Amino acid sequence: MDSGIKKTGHPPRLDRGTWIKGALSALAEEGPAGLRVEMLAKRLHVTKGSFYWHFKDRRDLVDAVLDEWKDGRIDDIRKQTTARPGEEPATLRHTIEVYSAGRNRKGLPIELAVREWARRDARAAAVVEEVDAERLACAARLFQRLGLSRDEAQARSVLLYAYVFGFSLMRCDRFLPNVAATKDWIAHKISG
Amino acid sequence: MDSGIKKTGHPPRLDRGTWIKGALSALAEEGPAGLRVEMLAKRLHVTKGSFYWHFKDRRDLVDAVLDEWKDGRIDDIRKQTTARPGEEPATLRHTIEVYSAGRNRKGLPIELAVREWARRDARAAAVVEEVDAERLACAARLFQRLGLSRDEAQARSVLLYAYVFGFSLMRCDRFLPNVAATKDWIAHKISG
DNA sequence: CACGCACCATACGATACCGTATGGTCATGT
DNA sequence: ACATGACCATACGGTATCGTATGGTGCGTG
Repeated sequence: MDSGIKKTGHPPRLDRGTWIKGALSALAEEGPAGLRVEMLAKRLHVTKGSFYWHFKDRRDLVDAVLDEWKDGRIDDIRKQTTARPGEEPATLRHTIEVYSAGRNRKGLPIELAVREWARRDARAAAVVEEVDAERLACAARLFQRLGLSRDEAQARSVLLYAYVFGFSLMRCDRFLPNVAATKDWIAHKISG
Repeated sequence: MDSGIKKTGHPPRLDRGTWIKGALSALAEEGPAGLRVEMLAKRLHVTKGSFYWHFKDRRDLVDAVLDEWKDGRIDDIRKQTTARPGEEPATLRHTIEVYSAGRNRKGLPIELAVREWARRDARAAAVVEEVDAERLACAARLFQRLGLSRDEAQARSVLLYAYVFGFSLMRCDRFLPNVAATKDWIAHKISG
């Protein structure tokens, strides 16, 4: 009863978290350019009067979005790469396919938006750097458990993620007759 | 009294090509959001009165930029992938390194900007699709000349370009002690 | 030399956005 | 009931952009 929002109330009644979630959704659909105050307010069916109550300014939201994304990614990475002994290959395959599946229909666009954003924003770049360092370290650990050298494990990890993100930027429909088979071949090439 | 720019005695006097070149430069530095009429006018030291003389509207410029980029890319691809017999490996290496070199200091940002743009613009997506089809076909031809099967040649070509573009989205500085060695390992893995 | 045209500047209205200021609404505590 | 504070709407000034309208400038040609 202390901080609970009554569901009987017709007026939306938002909080910081709701704004951040909405911002991430807009980020997925429109990229960094979608992070506009009045535009987000429309998506949430309020006005910016609400926004400037919960946030100091636009930068305040932007920083919160980056932090939220960073924490979520690092959590996911650690969960996805905790493989029981013997299951390292399957875990690597899963890591490759995570961004190809339909479940991350929002994750991949956000990922690309943040990386695009990081090319012109120092804070976004710092966040991407942290996430990449964590991802690569976790993936390299898996490769090393399979007996690979430290250098090869690192190189394969870089190739793995570069391929995953790079493939999402390409339009191979006119070129590839069998996309699934090609992806399988590549996944085997990288992880095996 | 002061009536214009007599300083050097040469009023700018632009044409469509100059505007398109300036637009590509802005695209490299600021992404698709940099394609603004008045902003481009400032870069060229004129006003938008000049722009709307050479172009019907902003879309007219945008279409011209996409066509210019498409033609330039396809020309480059064909020049880069015409290998004399026996030089296919070197040509493939060159294809991988082309976007890491300094000559393409503008090429890679434009490439990324167009692909980012293509995620929300159908015309940009169509152009990217054409360029990808041409690139992959040329690269696959090289692989096939080295004796690989059609399927493997296609798969390696996809991996090659996905890696090149994907790597440019990553920030590995905190993770890789020797970037050059890692790139070499990956290049060998893909082409050899 | 005068004229026309290519080329550009300036001024304008319209829209979208940021941030501030201020008033309104509703639930809750006393 | 009244006051308080959290939460939101509205109105405003300022800036940036698109596109149009219109006036100005220099060069070639008759």
